Formats: sequence, C-alpha cells, structure tokens
Amino acid sequence: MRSLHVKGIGIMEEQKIIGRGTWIDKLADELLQREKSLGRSTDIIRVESGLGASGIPHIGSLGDAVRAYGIKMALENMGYRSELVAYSDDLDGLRKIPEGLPDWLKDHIAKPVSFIPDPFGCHDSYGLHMSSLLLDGLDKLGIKYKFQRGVDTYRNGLLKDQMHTILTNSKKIGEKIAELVGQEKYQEALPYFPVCANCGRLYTAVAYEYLPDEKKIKYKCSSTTIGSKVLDGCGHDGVADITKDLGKLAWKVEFAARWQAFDIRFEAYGKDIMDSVKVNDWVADEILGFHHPTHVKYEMFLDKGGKKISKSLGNVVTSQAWLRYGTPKSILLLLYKRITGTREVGFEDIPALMDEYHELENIYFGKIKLDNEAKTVKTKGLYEYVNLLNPPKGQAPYVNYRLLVQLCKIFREDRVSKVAKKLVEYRTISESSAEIDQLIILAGNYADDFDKPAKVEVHLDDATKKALSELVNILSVDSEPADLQNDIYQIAKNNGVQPKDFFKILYQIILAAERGPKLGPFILDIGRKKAAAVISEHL
RNA sequence: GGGUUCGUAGCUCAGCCAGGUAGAGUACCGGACUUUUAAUCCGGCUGUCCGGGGUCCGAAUCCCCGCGAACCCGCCA
Repeated sequence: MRSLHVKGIGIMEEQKIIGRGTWIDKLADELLQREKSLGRSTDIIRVESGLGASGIPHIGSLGDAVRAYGIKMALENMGYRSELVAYSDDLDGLRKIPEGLPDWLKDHIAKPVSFIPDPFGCHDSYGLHMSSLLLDGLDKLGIKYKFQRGVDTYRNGLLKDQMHTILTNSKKIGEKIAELVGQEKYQEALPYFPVCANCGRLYTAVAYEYLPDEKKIKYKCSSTTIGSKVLDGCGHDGVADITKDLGKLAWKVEFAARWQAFDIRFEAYGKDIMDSVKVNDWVADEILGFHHPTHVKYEMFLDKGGKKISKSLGNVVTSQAWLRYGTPKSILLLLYKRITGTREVGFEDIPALMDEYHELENIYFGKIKLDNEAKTVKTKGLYEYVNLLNPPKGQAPYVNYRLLVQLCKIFREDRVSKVAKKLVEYRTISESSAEIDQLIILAGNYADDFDKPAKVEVHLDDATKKALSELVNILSVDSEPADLQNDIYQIAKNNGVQPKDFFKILYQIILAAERGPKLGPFILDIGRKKAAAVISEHL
C-alpha cells in the first residue's frame, strides 16, 4: 500500500499519499481493504457512534461521533456511499446523580433515563435532554447523522434475532467473557436486563431463564449492587418479551447485536470500554456470524489536572460552553488533528486552536509555504476535514485571538465597535466586518470569564495621592490635553514621586496589572473622564 | 493482576502514527519609541528529544529492554 524506493542517499523516499493524507484517510483505506478481503458489499458503509445519555455530554462524547463522521467523509471522498448512525443508549439506567443536578433524582436511580423526568424541564425525559445536548452540538458543527434511540430499538424488536442467538448461547458467551476479561458474573446471569414491569427499574430485575420458543425472559425483581450501594428490588415476578418489551442487552454483547442489526462497518471507541469491545468483537464474529466492524481506539479526554473528565464531576467541557469562546471549526480542529495520545483539554486551549486554524487556512490558500510536500498535503487535508470537505472559496478575515483577548480586557463597554476601531488604527485590519465582530464577541467572552483581572490592593502615600488628584483634574477639564504622556511624567516629578512607581500605580488602578500599554494614548482611548472616575475611587 | 498513553528549551507543549536541517508559545535580552511604563510588532538566545541497545545511508520519529509519570479495566452501563 505504500511504494518506497530509494532514489539515492540524502534523497527522500517517495510515499504514496492516501486520500488527503490524514489519519482519517489512512483509517478509511484500511477499512476498505478489510471489507474487500472479507468480500462484503460496499454499496453503503455505515459507521456508528454510541452516545451516552446518562450525563451531560462533554467534548469527548462529541469526539466519538465527530471522528466517525470523519471516516464517513473519507469514504465518500473515495467514492463510496456512507452514513453515520448516532445511537443513543437512552434505555441505560441512571446509576449516579451527576454533580449539580437535583437530589430528587435519587428516587429514579436504576430507572432507564428515558423514563425519568427532565430536571431542566425542557424535554420529555432526562435521557432525551442529554442526547439532545449532544445532537445540538453535532448540529452546530454541521455534522449529519441518523439518530437511533435505544428505547425505539428495543420496543420495535430491532435486535430480536440477535438477542435470541445471544441468549441461547449465553452459557458459551459467559465462559468466554470470563476468559477474555476475567469477569465471571455472566457465567451465571443472562446478559440481559429487563425493565421491571412493576417498579420500572433496570438492574434490580434479574433475568434467570430464557424461553427460546416464546422469545421470553423470566425475571425476578430482587436486588442489585450499584457501586457500593445495594438496591433492593420490588419482588415482582415477571416475563419480558424480547420482541417488544423493554429491557436491554448487557454492554458486553449489545454492541455486537447492534453492529449486525444495523450493518455497522466502523466504530471508534474510548479505551475505557476496551474490554467490552474485545468481547463484542468475539460475539459478533463467533456467535452472530457477522464480521465485527473496523475500530480505532482513542484515549480519554482529561482535564488540565490529568483527571478523567467525568460526567458526574464538575469539570465538564461541553460543546455548548466551548462555542461561547471558540468557533465550531476550533472544535473540529481539536478532534481531527489527531486521534492518538492522551489529551488534556480545557477552555484554555481555545486561543491556540483558533490561531492554529488560521494558520491552516494560510497554508491552504498558499500564504504560507511548507518545505515538505507530504506535510503540505496533510495540512491542507486537515483543513478540508475541519471544513467538512467543503472548504470556503476565500480566506475569512482574522485577527490573532490573544490580541483580541487583550483588547477586550481593556474595552468592556461598547466593546465590539471600540475594539474594531482600535484594530483599524493598529492596521491589523483594513475595515471592520461581521467575521471580525464575531471574533471580538468570542474573545470578549473568553476575557470576561477566564482573564478576569484580580482586584489589586493599591497602597498610596500622601505624595502619590496628591499627584493622582492633579492628574484627575487634568483629565476632568473639557479640553483634551496635548501631551498627556508627558503631563503624567511631570506630575510625578513635581510631587516627588518616582515616575516609574507612579506609572506602575496607574497600571494597577486602571488595568489591575503591573505593566501595560503606553499610558497617555491609552487613557484617551478608554475615555479620560472614565479614567478620572476610576482613579478618584482610590483617593 | 491485565492494558493503554506519555517523557522534547527554565516552564507549557507541538513534531512521532507515512524516518530526511530541532519547532511554537512563554520567560529572558535588544530594537521600533530623546525622559517613565511597553500592550502590539520585529529581531536574538535557549536542547543529553528520559536511559540503553537494534534496524537504516539517515532515528525525536520504527523495534526491543529498562526507568519515571498518568490513565483505563479487574462494579456497571
């Protein structure tokens, strides 16, 4: 698949570049090779992303779908039809109340999230609220998908054939699970969790017998352990019909059933479910007779302290919050630039990603040349994927994000027009535009939320106070001072204050910083009356 | 116990997956700007690429063995 020939010492090997040269193309190519060698039809190649619906979806949950969509794009680019199935596991039971959500949810522990009221009050259920947040994130990024709910999947019996095969082979599967991953419970228990018809809970109802002729499961709602807590069942004895009643397969076998039922050829997964995937691959291949999909494993997204981003902890980076500070493209760049390696992610990455996107754009449009041909192709390819293979015809105006944040810290009132005016004065841009205004809004949000100046305690002696009040007088008269910079300097000297210290104090008062821009023009920029008012507060 | 990832400038990290001159931000020094401050811009400086072996004309990059750090699994979905 790659042709290497050495032309001579010191000369680079020639490489065949696959697709657009990114990891996405390479993976799509491997997938196609595999499908061909398996002899499967490639009329339409479906890729899947599983969405958890039990907590607030974070950037990592989004990543699973975004990357699957990347494979879909690469396949289409290579001339195949493809589709992304977004499967919401909304029959999943609530095990833990996520941080910040109301306490009354404890009454709904172990119930499927689709049958719990929405604590935010805007959707039909808890589960629908959570999956909607994720789908909303995908919509805002421009990602197209076919939404498939777990509840509908089971209620309509879409997995009934797979369930039947799995349940009749449960003994064999249980032993294999123990062998592959050391989990022994399925040697006894059936890999199926009914929803108790009496109390509506999952997990407490234990399936103990499968009746293959009737395709029914006998269960008793006894008890279960979730984490360290024991949950008592209601004692109900029931029968569930796998073709229409609610209940779900255990994760160790559910993926395999879905893969076959929906004919899935690709699914990415996080390393936390590595074991489940290993078992599911075996179940698909050996029990269901369906070659498991091609996979790619990715590391978890961690927060900046290196802790796992957990839906139940407070350190959640959601796409909704991200879009307050960065463009959709900055999220796509984060997710498409690479898939390997541990990723510590936080809002503080946004400025760099915003600037990096702009750099990609410069390379794509030939403003920046790279010396290495392969890297140029790869970089352009990345830019195209970030634009969902529909790159713009021309370059959008852009200003360095950090510069914008700095300016936004200075101008808080009437920010957009003032910052834009300043940028024109700096000759950073020739004129203001809707794109620049939008960037100012994003950077402004970032400045407000993360770069908040700490309130500085300023200690003033009498001489300094006198000097400051003289300055206030100058600033308060109607006519604009001719050389304010020099005036400030003179005022300090006349009052026996070291100019260096005087400037420092002014920066502390006005900017809450030790240093800053040249003070004379700066005070005129922010408005001298306003500056006078701020200084007066310290007198 | 099993598995995965990471280790690169004082600091934070990119580059590694498809080998080809060691990179960015920050910090520091200097300049644009006759007195103070320097946001911004420009220029400069910064290396045992964790250690050791192997493959190769060539290794930060690929392979093996160590050392160190983190994460996941061994509840459950």
